[in-house]
This record gives sequence, C-alpha cells and structure tokens, in this order.
Amino acid sequence: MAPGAGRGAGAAPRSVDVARLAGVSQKTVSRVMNDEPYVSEDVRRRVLAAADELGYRSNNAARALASGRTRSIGVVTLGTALYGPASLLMGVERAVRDTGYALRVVNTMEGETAGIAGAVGSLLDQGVDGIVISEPIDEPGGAVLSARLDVPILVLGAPPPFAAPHVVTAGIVSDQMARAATEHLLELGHTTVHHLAGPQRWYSARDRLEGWRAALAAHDRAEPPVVQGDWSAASGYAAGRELAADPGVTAVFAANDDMAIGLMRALAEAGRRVPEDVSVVGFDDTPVAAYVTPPLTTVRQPFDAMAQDGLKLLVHAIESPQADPLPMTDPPVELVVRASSAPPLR
Amino acid sequence: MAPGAGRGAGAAPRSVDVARLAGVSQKTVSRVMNDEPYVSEDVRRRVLAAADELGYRSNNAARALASGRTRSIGVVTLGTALYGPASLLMGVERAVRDTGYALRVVNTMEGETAGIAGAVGSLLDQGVDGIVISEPIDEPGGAVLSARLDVPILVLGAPPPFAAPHVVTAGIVSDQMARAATEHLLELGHTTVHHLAGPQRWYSARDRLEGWRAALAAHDRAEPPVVQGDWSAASGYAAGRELAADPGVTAVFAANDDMAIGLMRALAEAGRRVPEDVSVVGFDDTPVAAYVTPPLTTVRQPFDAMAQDGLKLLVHAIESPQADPLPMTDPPVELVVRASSAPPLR
DNA sequence: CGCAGTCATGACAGCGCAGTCATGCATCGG
DNA sequence: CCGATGCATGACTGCGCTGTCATGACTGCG
Repeated sequence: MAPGAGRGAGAAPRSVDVARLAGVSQKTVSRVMNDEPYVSEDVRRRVLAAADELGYRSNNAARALASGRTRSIGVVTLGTALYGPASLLMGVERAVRDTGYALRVVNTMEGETAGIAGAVGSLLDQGVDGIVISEPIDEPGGAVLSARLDVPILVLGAPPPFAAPHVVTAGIVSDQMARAATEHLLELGHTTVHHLAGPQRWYSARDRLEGWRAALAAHDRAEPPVVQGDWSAASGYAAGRELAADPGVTAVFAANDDMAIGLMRALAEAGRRVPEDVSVVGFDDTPVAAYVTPPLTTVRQPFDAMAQDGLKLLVHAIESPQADPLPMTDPPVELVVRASSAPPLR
Repeated sequence: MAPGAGRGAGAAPRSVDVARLAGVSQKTVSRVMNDEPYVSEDVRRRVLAAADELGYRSNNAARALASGRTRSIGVVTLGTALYGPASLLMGVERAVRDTGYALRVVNTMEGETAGIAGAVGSLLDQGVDGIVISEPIDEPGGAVLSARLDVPILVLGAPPPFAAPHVVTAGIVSDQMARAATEHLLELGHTTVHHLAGPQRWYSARDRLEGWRAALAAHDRAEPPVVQGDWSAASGYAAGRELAADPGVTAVFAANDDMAIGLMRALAEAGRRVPEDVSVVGFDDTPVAAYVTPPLTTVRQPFDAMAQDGLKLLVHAIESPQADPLPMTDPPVELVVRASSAPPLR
C-alpha cells in the first residue's frame, strides 16, 4: 500500500468519506448503516443521501474483522445435479437469503479425498457464522471434524455423520414417506413389495430402506431381497432386468424417480406391463414423473419447507448461542398417486 | 470488545500466537502462509509445525482487509433445479474450486423485483473479486448494472444482457447444437421440422430457436409456426396435444428434454407413435433421457468444460487486469441418437 | 431550580493480517 | 580485503470498520 498515494478517483468510497460529506462522524455513518438506534431522523437522511451520492458500499471484510462475524452461512453439498439434492440446495439458497445472510458453497464429490470434513474446513477457513451440510453420505474412514469447531452446524436430511457440538438436524422424514409409499402398494392388494434401494452410503437411501422394511413388518409380510441401485436411471434399468425375470414381483418401490423410470423401461422391454403386471412407485416427484409412460406414482418432498425450517434452527443457534434449540416441525409430505400403481391382476 | 478481557482459551489463535510459538515475527508467519519467497526451509517448517499445533487458520476478513482482495468469486444463477442450469452451477462450483477461489452464490427468481442487477449488487456488497452470471434471462426494464462496477464479469451461456466494462462471455454454442439436431431430422428425410421452443426470455431458448431456423433455411425448407413452452414437461405435454392434431407434423425438435418427454406423452395419448409417426429430438441429455419410452435422441452439453473454460477467462481477467482477454475455445458438443428419431414412414 | 435520566453524537482504539522499508548476514568478484 | 549484491528476517503501519466510553444537550420531576 503506497503510503503517499492519496486516494485516486477510482478508489471505493469509505465511511469516512460519507461522514465528511454528510458533516458527521464516521461512527455515525456506521450507526446509520447498521440501523442502530439513537440516530436522529435528520442525520439519518443526510447520511443516506451522502452514501447514495458517493455510491458507498460498506466494506464487508472490515466489518467482519471488527465485529467478528461474517454474516454468511456455508453450505456443503454433494456435487451432483440429481433432482433431490439440487432442489434442496435451491431451497437452502432461498432460505439463507431470507435470513439476511450471504451464502458460500462448497461441494464434495463421492470418492474425493477431502470429503465432508475437508469441505467444512474450507468453509471455516473462509469464515462463516454457520454451516449447512446437505444430505451427507458416509465416508471411508468416517468424517472427523476439526476439534476447534466453534460454529453451529445444521445437517439436512440426516443425523450428523460425526460427533460435534452445536449440531442441529432437520428434515428426517424420508422413512415415514417411504413407509407410506410401501403401504400404498400393500393396500392395493400386493402380497409383498420389492425395494430398489439407493446407494447405502447415503443416509436418505438407508432411511427409505428402513421405511419400506417397517411397512412390510407392520403388515406381516415377508421381506424380499433388496436390489441395489445408485440413483441413476441406468442402475434402475439394470435392476429392472433382474426383477422382470422373477414372476413373483408384482410391486416395486424405488428409492427415487430416476431409478423408477429406468426400471419401468426394463420391465417394458421384458414384456411386463406397468401397472397391470408390476406396480411401480418412485420417490421425489421430479418434473417429468407425471409425463413418463405410465405416469409415475411417487412421493413429493417439501424441499423448501425443509430448508426453511432447518435454517430457522441454525440462525437461532448462531444468534442465541445460549438458548435451547428450537423444536422441529415435520414438514408436509405427499404421496402423489398416478397410473404406475394399481391392484395386482388376479 | 472487552479491552481487558485477555484472550481466553477459546479464542481462535492468530498469526502472532503462531509467531511466538515458532520464535519468529508475525510477518514471517504471514510469509509462510502465503508461500512467499525468502523464507528458509528451517523457519518454514517451524512455523508450519507451530500453526498445526495451535490449529491456526488465517482470518480471512483480516486478510481481505489488508490485501484488498477477497479471493472469492460470486455466482448469479436462476433459482431452479432444472437439469441444465443446475448442472452448469455444479460445473461452476468445481471450476471455481479448482482455481483456488471461494464461491458465493446468489439466486434470482423469475419475476423477482431485484433481478440480476440486484444479485450482482449483493455480491459486490459481500465483496468478490469476480462475478459469474449463469444463463441470464431478459428482465423487464432491462438489467442496469451499478455504474461503479469494478470487478470482471463472466456471462455463461449468453451474451451479456447489459453493457458494462470487464465483461467476458463463454459457452455460446447452443445454436450450433440446435442446428445439428434439426439437420439430423432433415437428413432422416423429414420434409420439415417443428420446434418446441423454450421461454424466449432465456437467451439459450432464443439461441436454439435460431439454430433450428438456420438449419431450415440452409435446406430451403418452409418454417412451420413455433410452439412455445416453458421448459417444463407439462408445457411440452400441452404443446404435444396441439401438434398431435396436425398430421403434417412428422418431426419435432424440443428445446429441452423435459419438454420432449411431455411432448412424447401427449403424442402417445393421441395415438401417434414415436418415432414411426413423429420423430422427437430433445436437448440436454438428462439422466433419464435414455430410459424414457422411446429412448430420446438429444444433444449433450459439455457443462463442465464450459464452466472451466469460462473461469479460466475470468481468473485471467481478475489477476491480469491489463492483459488482453484470452481466446475462447469451443467446447465439444455431441448429438446422441436414440430411438425417438427415425425416417418418416411413407 | 437542580439533579437524574435519556438521547444523540463523537473520540479513540483495535480487530488480524499484508505492504513497505530497514536491517543484518552471507556470498561473490575484483 | 572490501564494497556490491542477494537472501532472510523483523519493526512498523494501515486496511475500514465496530465496540467502548465520554460528552453534551435535552427532558422530566420533586
């Protein structure tokens, strides 16, 4: 920084420049900018006018340094365009913006070395007041968080994959939804329901598996072997070729819509009609679910509500560190029945 | 800030703490942390060991304040989970991370008052070294950027919707791809090709329209009326009911896969077979495109490559403000031919 | 009328880092 | 053998803001 450089015309205006123009002290400008009390209306107006004239924007770095708070929240997501995670991320962005915080994003990829803990670390390096971990997955070696974790963490869609203080969780409703989906098929008259599961490293996949299992148990049904997929339509297709060969399969609950779509294609190719021969239920209600052949019965998740509820908790934890955590409300779930599920032919 | 509070055990360590432990000056710690030259190997090791022992992380706000750079890049996206924009956002995240910058995200929603200019403003408030605008749309009143825009901007997937200095653009290849898709249908022997367009506020929608138009013109074909959709499968379905009623329609190029899927469903319901009666080509190659009925011929966009190329330009503009802009390389495009397109029956 | 209380404002310091410059020590060439 | 050069390091300062405290003006009340 050249000491005698003066401040060229290009330099961004600072609060003292505004202060000078408004004829007040720099501190008063700060008061106005932060909506602090004890500023007369007259002064407030003058300061705002001066700020506007100069095109003043307060310097965030300086504010963060002086106040010790960055007013930003970091999000860790899995770097995938899958409908569920992507929708949840959009919901989080909206919810964060509503709270007045800024958003920083770090993705992790499956199989990446640093993983979730690395992503959290990079957010802490950047300086955030809180962290959201969206749909975490299990990682090899387990996620070990920095011991000096001093910001609250919200884990969305799963119980935290690690032990840490200040952790709140929201939006664990998959199992109830999965159970509802399975029971829908049982109530249609199917003897049992097969499950096309997501990758078991994902909590949401395990959760849906549990919901399916609970529904079968509640109705005293035998539990057929689980078929594994990886969320992709391709894996659903592969699973479908297997299931199509088994005439005992009359109903399948897939852990997401993409797999359900791949599954239906394999069934069609094998000459098994949906829903006459096999009923299929998906999960997510992706935008195309209603328009594939046949239209897919599926479960709609309230991503926005989950994100909003969760962020309320997080912001509460940030701004009232001492207070008790807020109670969770379960967001509304919806089973959308379409043509892919029907009573079995007899 | 309590003056006499001392620094409790809970306080985050600062560079002077590291310096004290390593027996060097605070400035030397700064040198080591920033990989500056003129530090002996011995000292470097001692400092790193001390930092590790204390769990030191440099304070980003202080660094930004002292250096005048935040080392972060802001992204403005449309807040949608649509496959295309979401994939591009993921690509941008990865590319930003590769450059060593942090990422801040602000969404805009269609119809939101603040719009793109507001999102850019909020990023400038936060302090970013560069801005990426991903798939901008036209806004009512036009986007007027702050006159005091002093950071470079990268517009991804469109020419900038506003005039501003320091703007670079990348990834405008939709029209070529759309043209290729249309020509694929013409070469199969179709007399003409109908177009199911995206919302015309989106540049990418207009671009695909232009490509389609160019292909028809190059082959001296009449240009049938354009059908309007909004990217959704529902709008594709609505358009499909219209098109199905017209026996002259034998080939349709849809501006994205979701609309193509809705379209195919409407055709099926109307008793028009795909591809025997009507060929359909989509755009995006969403994960389910290969598994719908029939599997969809579509165009695959190189989102990651677009993001990486674009960010290379942006970082160059950030770090070498004087230098000429880097040349653009066109990323690879791919037409994926599947069963939804075939020669017309005669 | 005098004192306490409230409101409105300013002076000052310090947040934790990087930039600038000074300094001390080793190395080299003539 | 001595000045010129290069390397390694430290002292000091300031980035632009917020927190704390001091100060003065104004209000109400006994």
